[in-house]
Amino acid sequence: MPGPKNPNSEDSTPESEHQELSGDRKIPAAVIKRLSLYTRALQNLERNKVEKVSSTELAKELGLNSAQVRKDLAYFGQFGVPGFGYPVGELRKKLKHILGTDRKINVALIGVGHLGKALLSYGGFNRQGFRMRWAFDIEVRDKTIGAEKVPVYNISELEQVVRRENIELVILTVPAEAAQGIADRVVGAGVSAILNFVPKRIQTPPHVKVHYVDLAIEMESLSFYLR
Amino acid sequence: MPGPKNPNSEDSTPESEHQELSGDRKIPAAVIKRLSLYTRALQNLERNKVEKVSSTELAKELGLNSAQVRKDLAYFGQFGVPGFGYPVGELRKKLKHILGTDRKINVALIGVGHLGKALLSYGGFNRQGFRMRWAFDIEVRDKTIGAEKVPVYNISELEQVVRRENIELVILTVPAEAAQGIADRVVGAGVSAILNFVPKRIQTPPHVKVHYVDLAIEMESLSFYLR
DNA sequence: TAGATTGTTAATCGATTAACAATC
DNA sequence: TAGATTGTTAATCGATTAACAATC
Repeated sequence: MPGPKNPNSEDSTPESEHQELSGDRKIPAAVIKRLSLYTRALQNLERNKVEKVSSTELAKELGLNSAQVRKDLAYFGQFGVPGFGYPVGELRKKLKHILGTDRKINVALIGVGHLGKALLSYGGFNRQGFRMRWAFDIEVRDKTIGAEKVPVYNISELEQVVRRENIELVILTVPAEAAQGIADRVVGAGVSAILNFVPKRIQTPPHVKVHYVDLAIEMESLSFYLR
Repeated sequence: MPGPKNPNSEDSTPESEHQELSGDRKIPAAVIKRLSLYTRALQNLERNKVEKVSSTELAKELGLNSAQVRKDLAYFGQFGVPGFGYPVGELRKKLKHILGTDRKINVALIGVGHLGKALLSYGGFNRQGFRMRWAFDIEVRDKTIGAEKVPVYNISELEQVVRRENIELVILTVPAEAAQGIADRVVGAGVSAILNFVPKRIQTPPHVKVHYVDLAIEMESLSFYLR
């Protein structure tokens, strides 16, 4: 969606260390997302004791093209064996390292409204390498949220807690009017990845990566295809 | 992501009536999503009593290119006035009609696990033209969910209720193993739009449109950009 | 009329796919 | 060796952007 002129950081060229793994080519955001899909598929295969997989098999499972699978992986190195395919466990490990999900990442959620509460009690974010253990709001109605008992802090403590707890990723579920202000504050406190559920574009410096999840848009655009 | 060979319906060429609005060109799914973005921006402008807007203004607000805005709209007709721009209220109405969100659409959620419950109690899906009033699960633990008191039906009643209540869109939050089976059943009962939160591709006939929301992938791929 | 902005065509850019020599 | 599959280049496809004549 964004182009070179896009002031927003979504899909912009990130200068992260991982970019350097295999030269200094720009790695498209779509490639990174698929890397994450490959990792999941590999985990499933591993669970089923499958030890090798070809690009064709992987592609079929995920509804992709096998050349695309090979090309995506080739951004980061040579992982396969001609004539055989890819070693499942080994590739999974390497991809997890490339994605940086072979360590725990501290996550905070900001905006404990309906959606925020829902995502907190969902709990799904605590699996697979993420620690969502901090929530913030302008008003603390409940001291903790969900079965995981995530503590809710007053937004005034934002910078302090983010720095102290080494929070690296923030989930934004604040009202649209507040989004930019909060984004500025978390970025100021050192956060460089934001998952934004707010239906509003936010401006961030180039080193910050923002992903948008827009549930309303997903629904509305589906409606177009009804009958 | 999908290409012509992709057996999955995501982004495939839909044969909906709306496609014919302005000839029989294939309308890219990305265009439909942006249409939905334009509609929202127009609603905001209307609320602020703004009566006209140019493609440049709209583009800037949404982080897009103005030519893209004009081209997207041109798929569906001529809505603008050279030298002036687009009439906000009028364009909003027309886009809502094109998207099919100028009527109420009945929505059911299937799979009342953690995520399903969270989305039900979120309630956000009940605004903007959708009526999410039915939930299904293999086991009915709670009779209703959330402040909206959405009733939970046993999955055995799926086809019957879908037909009786004219449910057109389904939100899938079932376990991965169940996804394909449930998809087959709702499609069999006449549903042609699925919002799939399950981390698993599903196969559907060409007239069915599936959108994927993959929260784990969004998080994992963000992790790549951390420092 | 002069100024602004549309609708649309042509140019550019980037991503996907096909093809195949190299390799196990 | 024969068969299979990789890594990679070249071809294709599609989407984005620039440019501008037409229009208000």
